[in-house]
Amino acid sequence: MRVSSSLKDVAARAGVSARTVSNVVNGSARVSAQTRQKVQEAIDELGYRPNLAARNLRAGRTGVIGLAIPELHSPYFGELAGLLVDAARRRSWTVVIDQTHGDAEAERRLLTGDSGRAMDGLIISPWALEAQEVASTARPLPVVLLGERSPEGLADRVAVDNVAAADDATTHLLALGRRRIAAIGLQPHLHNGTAEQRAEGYRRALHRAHLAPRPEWERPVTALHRQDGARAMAELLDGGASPDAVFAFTDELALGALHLAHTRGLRVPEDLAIVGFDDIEDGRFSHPTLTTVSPDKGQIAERALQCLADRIYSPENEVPALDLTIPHRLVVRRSTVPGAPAD
Amino acid sequence: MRVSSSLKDVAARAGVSARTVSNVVNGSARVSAQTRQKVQEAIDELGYRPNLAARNLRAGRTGVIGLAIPELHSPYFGELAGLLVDAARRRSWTVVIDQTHGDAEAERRLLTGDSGRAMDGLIISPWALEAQEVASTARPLPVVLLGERSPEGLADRVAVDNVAAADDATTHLLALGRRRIAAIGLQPHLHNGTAEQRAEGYRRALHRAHLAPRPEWERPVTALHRQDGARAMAELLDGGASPDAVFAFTDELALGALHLAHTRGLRVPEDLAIVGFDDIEDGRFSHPTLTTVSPDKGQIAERALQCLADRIYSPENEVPALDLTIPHRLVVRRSTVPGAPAD
DNA sequence: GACAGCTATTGCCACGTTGAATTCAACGAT
DNA sequence: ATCGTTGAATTCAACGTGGCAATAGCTGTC
Repeated sequence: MRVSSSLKDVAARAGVSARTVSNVVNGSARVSAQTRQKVQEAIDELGYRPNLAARNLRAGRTGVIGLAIPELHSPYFGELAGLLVDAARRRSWTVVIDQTHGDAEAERRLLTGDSGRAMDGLIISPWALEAQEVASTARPLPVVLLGERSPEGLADRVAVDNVAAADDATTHLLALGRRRIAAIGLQPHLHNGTAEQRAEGYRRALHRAHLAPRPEWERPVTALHRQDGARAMAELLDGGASPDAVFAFTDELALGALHLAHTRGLRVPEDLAIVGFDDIEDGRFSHPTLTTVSPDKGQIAERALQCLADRIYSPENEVPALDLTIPHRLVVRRSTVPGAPAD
Repeated sequence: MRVSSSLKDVAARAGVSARTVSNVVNGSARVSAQTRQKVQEAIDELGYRPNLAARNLRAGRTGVIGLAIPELHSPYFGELAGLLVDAARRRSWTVVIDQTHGDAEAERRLLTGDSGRAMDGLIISPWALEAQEVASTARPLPVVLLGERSPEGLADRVAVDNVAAADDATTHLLALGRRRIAAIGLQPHLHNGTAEQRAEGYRRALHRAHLAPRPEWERPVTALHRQDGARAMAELLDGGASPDAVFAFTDELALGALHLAHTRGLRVPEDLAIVGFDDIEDGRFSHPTLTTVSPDKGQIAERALQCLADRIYSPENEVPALDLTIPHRLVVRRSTVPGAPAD
C-alpha cells in the first residue's frame, strides 16, 4: 500500500521545481517537450496522483456536486440518479448522494449548505419543503430543483409540465371511453407542488370532457410506494366506488394498484384501465404492461447538470433563474389497450 | 449568498486565537465556559462552517467513502445503495457513487485509487474483474468487496453463501415435485464468481435428487436485466425444452422470464414455477408474486461499513481479511405456490 | 554589442486547518 | 518566597497545491 507522493517528490526525482511539475500535470503553462517527458517519467515511476483536498483548498472548488433525493431505492429516483452520476462523470464531477426520506429538516439542512463547502453545487428534488421555503432559504451554493416549482424564480428548475402530462394521461383514458376515472397519489398533507399539478391536469381533462370531479375518487397517499398504491386502490374499491380507470401519479403507485386489482379479480384493462407516471422499467415487464407518462429522464439529467455547470463556472453573469420544461410522451401499453405493442 | 468565513475571522470577532476557535469547534481541548460561549456566539453570528478541504488536507482523512456498483438503476443495487448511504450517514461519512457498468477498466481504475485520495475507503461490487485480479491489485486504500470472492483473503468480503442459497432455491422447486428445472443467469464469458456459485448450488441440489444437469437448461445471459431474462426464457422454450420450473439467478431475470411466460400463455406456477434471487420490491407486487432468495440487505450494508471503519480507523492492527457470510432465507410466494400468503 | 521580445522555468506565498510545542497565569505545597 | 503543577490559551509550522511575479536563457534586430 503506497503512501502519498507529492509534487515535491516528483520534482526532486525529475530534477525540476515543484511548480513545473504542477504545470505538466495541469497543462497550465508552456513546458518544453524534454522537461515534460522527464517529469512524466517521474510521475509514472512514483505513481503520483494529485491530492484533491489540497487542490480544492487552493482553488476553492471541490469537483463534487450533491444529489439530494427522497429515496434511492425507488425505481424512478434510482434511474435518475444513475443518469445524473454518469452525466456528472462526463463533466469530471463526482456525485455525493444524500437521501432525505421526505424529511423537511434534512432538505433544509442541505439547502443551507451545512456541509461545509464540500460541494460546488446541489441538485435537489424537494419533497417535504414547500416551494416558498425553498425559495426563501439563503443558499451558499448553486442549486437546481428537480420537479418542484420555485415560485419567485429564485432557483433553476428542471421538470416536465406536470399539468399537461397529467392532462394527457387522463385524456387518453377518456378517449378510450372511460368515464369513471379515479386518481391516486394526492398528498394534501405535504404542500407538494408535483402532486398538486398532476391533480390539476387530471381535473382539467375531466372538465374538458364535461365531467365533474368527484372528491371521493381523488385518493390521497402518505408515500409513493407500491403498497401505498395498493392501499389507495383498496380504499377506493371498498368505498363502493366502481371506477373503470385509474390515473396513478407515479408508476409505483400504479403497480401497487394493479397488484390489488389482481387480488380482487379485476381484469386489466377490461374492467379497469390503469395509467402511471415515470416510465420505470418495471412497467415494461409487468402483467399487463403499464401505460405511462414517460419523461425524458436523460434530458432531465443533462439539463440539470448544464444549469449547475453554468452557475458554478460563470457565477458572474447573474442569469435569472431558469425554468426548463422537459418533454414527455404518453407510452401506451396493455394496461389500457389490450392490443398495444409488446414494446 | 454568503462568502466563506474562516477560523481566523471567528477568532478576530471573539477576541481569541484561531487555535482556540478550532478547539471549541472540535472539543479537542479544554476551553473555559466563558471563552467557549464567546466563541460560539461569534460562530453563530458569522455563520461559520469548517472548510472540509482544509481539514482533510491537514488530517489526511476525507470523511468520504466510495461505492462502486455496476448500475444504480437496477433495483437490487438501488436498494443496497440506499441502505449503505444511510448507514454511512450514521457514521458521519458521505458516499460518492460510481457506476462501473460492468466495465473492467472502470473497476480497475477505482481499485488502484485513481481518485487522488478523495476517499478513505471503497466498497465495490466487482462484476467484470476476476477475483484473481482484484486480489492482486495493489490498493492504496481499504476495500470491501460485495459478493465477489477474494480468493487469497486479500480483501474483506461481505456476501451471502451463494452456493447454499441457490441450493435452497432449487431444493424448494424439487420439493414441489418439479423435475425439469432450468437455470437462467450463467455468465460464462465473465469469470463471475457469483454466477458460478449460484450455478454450483443449483447443480448440487439436482445431484442430490439424482437428477443429471442438462447443459441446454443452463441458460447464459449477457446482462442481468429483465429483458435478458425474457430472452433467455424465450430461447429456452424455442429450443424445445419444456421445463416445469426456472431458477433465475436474480429477481430481474426472474421477472423477465415471468413476463415472457405470460406472453406465451404459460400459467405460473401451474405450468411453470419461478424462483428469483435478491428479494427486490417488485417481486412482492408482481403477478403472481415472486418466490425468491432474500439476502439480509440491511446487514450487508451494516457489516460492510463496519469492516471499512475498522480498516480506516485502526489500520495498525493488520487483521487478516474477513469473509463475512450474511444470512439469507427463502421467501415463498405465488410464483411457486398458488396459495402462498399474499405477503 | 546592446536591447527588446520571446519562452521556459522558478520562488514565494496563501488557501484554512490542526499537531506539537510553548507561554502565561493561578494555585497549593514546601 | 520558591517551585512544581495544572489548566487555558497562544504561536509556529506544515499539509499539497496553484496564482502571481520574477528570472534566466535564447534569438533576432538594428
